[in-house]
Amino acid sequence: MLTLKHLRVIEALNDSGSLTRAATRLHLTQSALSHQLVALEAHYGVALFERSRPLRATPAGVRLLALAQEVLPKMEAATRDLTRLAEDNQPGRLRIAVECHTCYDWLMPGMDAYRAHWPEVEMDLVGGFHTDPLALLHEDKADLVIVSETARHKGVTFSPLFRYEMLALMATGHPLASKAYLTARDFAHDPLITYPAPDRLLDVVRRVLKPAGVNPERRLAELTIAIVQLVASRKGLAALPAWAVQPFLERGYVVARPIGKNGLWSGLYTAARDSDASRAFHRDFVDTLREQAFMTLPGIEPLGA
Amino acid sequence: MLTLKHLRVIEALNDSGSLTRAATRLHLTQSALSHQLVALEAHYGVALFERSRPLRATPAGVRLLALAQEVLPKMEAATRDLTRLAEDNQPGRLRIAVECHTCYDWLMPGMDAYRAHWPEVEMDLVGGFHTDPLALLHEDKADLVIVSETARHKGVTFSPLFRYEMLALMATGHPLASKAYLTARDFAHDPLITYPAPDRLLDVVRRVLKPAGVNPERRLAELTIAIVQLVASRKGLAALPAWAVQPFLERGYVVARPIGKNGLWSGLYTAARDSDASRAFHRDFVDTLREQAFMTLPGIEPLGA
DNA sequence: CAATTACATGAATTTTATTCATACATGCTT
DNA sequence: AAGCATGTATGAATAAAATTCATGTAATTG
Repeated sequence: MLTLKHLRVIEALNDSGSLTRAATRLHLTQSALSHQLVALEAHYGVALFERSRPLRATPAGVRLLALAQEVLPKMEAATRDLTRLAEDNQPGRLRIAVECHTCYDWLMPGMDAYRAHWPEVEMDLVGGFHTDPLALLHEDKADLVIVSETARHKGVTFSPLFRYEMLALMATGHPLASKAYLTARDFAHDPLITYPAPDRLLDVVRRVLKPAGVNPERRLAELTIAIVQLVASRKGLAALPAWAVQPFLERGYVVARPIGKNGLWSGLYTAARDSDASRAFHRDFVDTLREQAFMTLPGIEPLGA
Repeated sequence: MLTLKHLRVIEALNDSGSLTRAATRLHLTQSALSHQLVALEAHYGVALFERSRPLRATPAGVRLLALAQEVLPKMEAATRDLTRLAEDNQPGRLRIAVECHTCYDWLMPGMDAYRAHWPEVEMDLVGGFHTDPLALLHEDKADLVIVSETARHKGVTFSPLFRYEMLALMATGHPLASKAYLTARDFAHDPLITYPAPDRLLDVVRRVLKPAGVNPERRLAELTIAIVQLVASRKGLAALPAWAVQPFLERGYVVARPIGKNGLWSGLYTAARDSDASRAFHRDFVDTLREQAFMTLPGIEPLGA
């Protein structure tokens, strides 16, 4: 009666603290999870979670959580071994190209985690920034690129990683801090501090400022910490991923506000040649990246196909 | 895609060496198992068993077997803990009464295995033999009795353990050893050596000799080894469970033959008061007994409800 | 080389899981 | 306190998956 599916549900419930969030994470409806949980609890005659917010595991829930943490990794390791036994053991190679500056924050831990499972796969980072990263796939200069848009493209498979919110950053006590969220024209009067990247890759510019015809003075900085520093010293505004600025917000260095009423959300995807994307070591890399991101980055959300 | 069910199937296949036997052991049809195995192998693109007789695990099969042996005990331990958390922790008691002499052979190891899982359950053997063991349940002198027949009985739950073959034992070189199997009249001319138990409990007498009106001279012995000794010294014939005589046959001390064309098969069951039989520690005792028996006794078969 | 035994397979059936459409509960805002 | 917003529960409908049934096919044995 107790199945692996149940263990995954329990893990997701504990991580996310809510049926609804756990459901989206597992690509199921809230209803499905509710049925499952109720059925499991009824079968053993024991409550697994207190229906509080957030959900809290009972002793029985904790017991199953421990089981899940023991058993699920073993299952995954075994299926990996199985796919390895199945494939013609030609070793894999992953030359990875990255479009966005902040991506290194989570890419490095992801690559480390992956290396533990697939030591035989040779990983490389393709240096520099590129005008057309997808071309790298066709030119066989990269095997996997991380991009912020999915355009159907012959011979290329895209896989969603996650979506995240871009927040507007300003100095503490900045007049705009009194607003609940910023709009395009709020950016008109302060310099905008960005990475040295083409506008095409700067979501605020491309999706908010340019459509509104707002074109503030610009200032460049290479590193996230440098951008935050400049904002804190009242040199201008910036827009950065929520996860990247989280630590600075907690220490009160700067203030962040959503961009637009519903916030400005961006997605990240991997792209790979079809022939590579279907291979197990490739798929597992994407899965590992996604999992690692959800474990370490606060405030990110699942991203549908 | 890989589920616990698959792991159980793979374990059963490896133990039994055949889809058909594994299927009966799992209370499924051969067809169901074939579908499962084929689907699993197709999904990972790898063979798990060579279709030889007996079935032999491939490297991939061995890998999953290792997984099963790691994971399944953990699952069982967790469900036990769950039922313990569920029940009002009144400690259980198991006073066990046994009808058949040879039962101690497998009962003791079974009790040992059970003690490891349920240390808090107090186990006792109710000594001596009893004319009506079921009465012990009503008189509250025993909590579980092991019997060879199931009669519906108000307030008593029977659970099947296994079935086994009774073999006729004779000295090496005995004239009857030339027959493929023995019939009732073959017993007429030699003394019959039995345990000191009422005829009702001696399956050969009750189900073969008495119906045929055959009534040989009798001789008694307390211990299995003593019975075998007497048979070997040409003092008479005996009928004992196949599993009990297996070691003596292997060493050539005596010879065994089936009784009747299809053999003489007996079943064993547990009986307990309904109120007890539904409790987790009780059900788990019966499961442990059954499992232990199948692990240690050669030639026994599953027994339907 | 039958006869037997065991595995595979397609279609039908049963069982189980999931969704859909709501109802119900809880907390927050005005 | 009424009205939203958010989150969980539930019954019925639907979809998906597992199992059986009824065979066919392959391997094994006397």
